[in-house]
Amino acid sequence: MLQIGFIRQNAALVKERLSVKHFGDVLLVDKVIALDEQVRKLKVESETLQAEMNAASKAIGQLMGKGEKEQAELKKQEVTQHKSTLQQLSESLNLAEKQLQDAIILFPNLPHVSVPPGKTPEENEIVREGGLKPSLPSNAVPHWELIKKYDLVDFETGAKITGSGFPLYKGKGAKLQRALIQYFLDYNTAAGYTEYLPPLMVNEASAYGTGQLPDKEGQMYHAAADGFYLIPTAEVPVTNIYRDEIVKEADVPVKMTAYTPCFRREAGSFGSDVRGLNRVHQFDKVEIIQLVNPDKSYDVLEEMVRHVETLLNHLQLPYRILRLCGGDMSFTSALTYDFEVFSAAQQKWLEVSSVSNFESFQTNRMKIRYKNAEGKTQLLHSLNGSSLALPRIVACLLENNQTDAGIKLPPVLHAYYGNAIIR
RNA sequence: GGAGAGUUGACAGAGUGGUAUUGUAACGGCCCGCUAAGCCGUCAUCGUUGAGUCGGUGCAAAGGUUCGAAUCCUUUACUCUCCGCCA
Repeated sequence: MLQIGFIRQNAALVKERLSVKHFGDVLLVDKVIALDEQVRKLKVESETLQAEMNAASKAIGQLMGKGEKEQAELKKQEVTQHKSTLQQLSESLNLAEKQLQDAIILFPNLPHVSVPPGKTPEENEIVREGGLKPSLPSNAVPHWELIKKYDLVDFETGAKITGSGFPLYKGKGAKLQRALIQYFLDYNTAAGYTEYLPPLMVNEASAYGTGQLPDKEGQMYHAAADGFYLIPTAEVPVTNIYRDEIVKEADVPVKMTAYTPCFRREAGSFGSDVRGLNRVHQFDKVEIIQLVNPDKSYDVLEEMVRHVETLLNHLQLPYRILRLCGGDMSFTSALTYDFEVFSAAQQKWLEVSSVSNFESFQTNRMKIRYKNAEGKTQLLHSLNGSSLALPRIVACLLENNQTDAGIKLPPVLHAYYGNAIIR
């Protein structure tokens, strides 16, 4: 959520930045400023009246104490009269505040100055590429065939148990998942992230805090009887650990990592995008999250990008890093880097990580603050990134490393998987 | 699922109808050869003012009673203890 004080003082800038994100309703800025003015005006009126009433009430107490009952009765009547005026005033105030709140919530986060102005995924900026694209033998096949060949995942039975998009990992496939999760967590904790294993369902306040509500409601599975949402990413429960907290400055930066399954309805997806492991409703992901001093958040973003990049290098996968354009960024982000790995058999780039700086957009909703050097409470900045999402990593590992003898795993995974090759 | 106790500022912890006491930590200042101690101020949040001005709100949340509610009443959430059920 944008901060009203900032909007008030930087109306022109806010409009200009919103246009980079292709936010249609620029006039909403003016509307919000007008509503804010109205709210503050009504506040002054109602507070002045309340001050009078408080003073009168206090006087009543004193008069009663002195035994001057008649005087006290007069004062009582005075207060009673004010009361109905106040009632009306506070009704208009509440209405105006609600309208203001409802309007502010519609604003996406403002994009950082380095965000390219484009609208579609094609206009994302390629920052750099790394790793080597393999030259596959002529009989190379996509991962969904390799999965069958080595009996790693049973999509049909997963569909029987639940529905399509709920993979049933099996035997070597299940062990590979566990190996990757363990490796990613070890790699993250070695870099100073504290490991968490959070609840997989969250309440409404948490979903609102990270911005899934109200913007992405349709993307989450909802357990209506209890009002809980299945998490679409570990970002939601983990960032909310610090909701409504004032963090000690000594504890900043807060660095957290968590493995969780992620649940996404992915309504509207179809075609080759959803083949095999390309897009599923339940998948495993290891996430990194940081809460940092506002002055440092862009340095930390670069640090997190390098962290993920190193991981991909260790996995020996060809990758590229994209800086997302305004139109392709998420509602809550100020700057996002996407990581894609090259799936050699599909000849396709697949997104495996998204690293974002949310600045104070999430922390303002969650009231995650710290006391700065002057002893003043201030919002922290929040960042997160996948490190890493498993299914597409698995797809690429299988496809890019296929040989007649089996799937050759990168050395970092040998000990975790317990073998150098999947046969 | 049942019963009881509880929820007060960053933390600790008083306050049973008259407008949130005190301590600790933190921050700023004074003092000081240095350190410690001590002293003064700030220390939930919002509005307002030329201003360190003035005021509002705030005691888990929402509603109610009252001139006045942390305090009384109702509902809800959460925590703890015991019982029940259970991996």
